[in-house]
Amino acid sequence: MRDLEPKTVQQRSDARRAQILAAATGCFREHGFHGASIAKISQASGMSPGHIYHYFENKEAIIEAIVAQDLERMLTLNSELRSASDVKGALIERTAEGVQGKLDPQAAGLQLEIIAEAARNPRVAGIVEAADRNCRASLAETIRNLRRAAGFEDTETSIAGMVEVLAAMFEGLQFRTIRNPDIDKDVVIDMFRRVIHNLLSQPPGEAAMSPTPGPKAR
Amino acid sequence: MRDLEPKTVQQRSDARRAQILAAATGCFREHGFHGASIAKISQASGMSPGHIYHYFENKEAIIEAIVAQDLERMLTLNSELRSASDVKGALIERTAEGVQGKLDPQAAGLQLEIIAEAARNPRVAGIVEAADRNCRASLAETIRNLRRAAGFEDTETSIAGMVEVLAAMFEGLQFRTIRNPDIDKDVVIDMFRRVIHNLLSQPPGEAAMSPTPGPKAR
DNA sequence: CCGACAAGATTGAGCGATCATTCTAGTTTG
DNA sequence: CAAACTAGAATGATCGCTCAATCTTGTCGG
Repeated sequence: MRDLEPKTVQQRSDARRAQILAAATGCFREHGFHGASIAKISQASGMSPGHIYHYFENKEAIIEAIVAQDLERMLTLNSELRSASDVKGALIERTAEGVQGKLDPQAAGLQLEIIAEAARNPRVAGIVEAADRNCRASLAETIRNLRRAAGFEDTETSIAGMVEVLAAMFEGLQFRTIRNPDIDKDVVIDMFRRVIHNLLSQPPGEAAMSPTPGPKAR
Repeated sequence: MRDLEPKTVQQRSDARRAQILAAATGCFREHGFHGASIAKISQASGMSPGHIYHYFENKEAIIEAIVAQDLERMLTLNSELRSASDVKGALIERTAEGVQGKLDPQAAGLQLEIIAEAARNPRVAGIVEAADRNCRASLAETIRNLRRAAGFEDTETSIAGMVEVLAAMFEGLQFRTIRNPDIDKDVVIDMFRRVIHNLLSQPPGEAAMSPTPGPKAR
């Protein structure tokens, strides 16, 4: 059928969807994906349970939409960093807000929920892995340029390793903020800056340091 | 062949409890804390649903027992490290198995589940936080001795920062192994060794590097 | 050595609540 | 007035959990 008032209808529908997603995000944060019921979500979004099924096929579709929405937000943040003029400066400077963001217990709770769900739900895992591939590629490109500008010649493997370490550090903070709510943000930011600086200024390594003198790992 | 039958009532009861916990661990890994039903757990443990309530007051008690069991295992691993003669060597050497362990998707899945539950369940949060305080204290003591032996004088704040960074790195790997199942373990181990070495050999810093005044990368 | 018996151990049907989802009937809108 | 929209009751499944009944085990009077 034709769109006689495409703007209005589309906008209304989009607004409803967003309304549901916002309410669902809160419920999922509070009770987890499986602990949050459609009844609770409908109550939080101020509409009837049946109505939610007008906009989402089922509960899993809501979960997937939230996961996709959250990861897309991450991707845009990522591309912002890439477009900075002084990339290394931006990286160091952004460390503070990156750490702050990951240490927010609310955000961390939802992230934990998403990754835990990805660990057992193949569809969610697919979404998460695709977004992560994208992020890794972007960060790898950033680091590659940075290192080349500093006169280093790295293998792709080595750059991938740096990407993983950086990612692990920041994502690990979301673990930390749950395990230790009294964490001292400032000293963590300071330590992160040093570690990141050292990591990115490190000469490309052969075998690096091996614990016991011997052949390096495969 | 037949198992040796436990003699005392206590042993039989303990065996039953362990049996339930083992089955529940598998179910929780597969479906999450809220997705795994008592019916599934009873089926996996080969006993009736009603019987489970002979050994655990309710479902949450099972969750708490698993959390406590898992964290206690971590604490013993931790104390093992402390008792090594060459602590720094042990730290670097143990990096490999530490990374390997955190990259196991099965173990990571359960960890994620536990922390996600801790983010919304105060009782579980209490268990997790207590265990983490213990771990942090142990690791801080190790690092303090290490740095003192190397002639550095650090503040307690600074040492706490190092502990948090180390913890975040390793725990972050449990995120990474879900987000990127094809992660290259060897290069990550190598990068971890360098980062840890640098972190522990770093001179104690005042303001370290500030973001805005532009010191060039040397 | 035996058979009665107390004391757990164990079962599984069943309870009310709640789950995700569907249906119907009423309202709004163009 | 027809079509889109909406609310909330209805549905059947499943949830955590209870409990009366049954089975196992070990003890002890005879």
